[in-house]
Amino acid sequence: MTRQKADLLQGTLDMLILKAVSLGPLHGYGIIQRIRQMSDEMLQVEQGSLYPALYRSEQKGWVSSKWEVNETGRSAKFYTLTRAGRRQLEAEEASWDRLVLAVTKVRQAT
Amino acid sequence: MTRQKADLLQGTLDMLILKAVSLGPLHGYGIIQRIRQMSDEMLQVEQGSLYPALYRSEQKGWVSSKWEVNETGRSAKFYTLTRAGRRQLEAEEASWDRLVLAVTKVRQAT
DNA sequence: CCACGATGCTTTGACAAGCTAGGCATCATC
DNA sequence: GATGATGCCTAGCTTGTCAAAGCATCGTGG
Repeated sequence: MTRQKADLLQGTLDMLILKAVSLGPLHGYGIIQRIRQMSDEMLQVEQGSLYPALYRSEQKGWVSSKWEVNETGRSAKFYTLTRAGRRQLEAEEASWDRLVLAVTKVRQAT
Repeated sequence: MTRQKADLLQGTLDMLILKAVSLGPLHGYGIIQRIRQMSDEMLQVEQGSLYPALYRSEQKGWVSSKWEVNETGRSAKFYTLTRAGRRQLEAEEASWDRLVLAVTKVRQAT
């Protein structure tokens, strides 16, 4: 079955998460919404993708988490970008740019 | 172990292969070289990635293959883009463009 | 002549990462 | 009190790429 949906490409999710968190501490559910909004509804991250990715990011020291209370009074686990996370974000953005450039070159070739 | 290399993003290889073959029939080994050249040495497809991908592409009817002799007199399996393959290439390029646009939006968000 | 690198195809196994699909809890609203 | 939104988590599947190996042919340099 050929896939129709605009799935994420493997490897882009971490960058999106780090970018979302770079705008300020946020909890998982909010990260999904923020990415959706930032992308004009073009990107829909699934919970089953996000939470494992957040866990990995925390293991790698790119984000830190703390249980806090959001503006509506509910408990949620807020993630904050660390210094290493910011470096990682920059590295992933540079890597992304290189790939986009390379693919562009291939597509322009005659 | 964190990976350092600029690996391909999963999902881009098919597009690159179809694009390479769209410039004229070519055998596997040549596809690798053509992609490398077209990308200014930025993309290096591994044989262990290419041949399975070619097999899948043929199964899906995007390319057809025929054993022929190349310009140096050696036998090689030449792949040709089919009509369905050309449609697939266009679809993958459109999908790629959407993703790049979406990621750009996310990155521009403040 | 023969070792080696380049050309050329194939397969195996590992692994990463995203997805589906579920489960659970709280809260507001109808 | 049912339902949907918010919020977190996990298990298992699938896909695709990679590393590593094997095999064969050919040309070239020593």
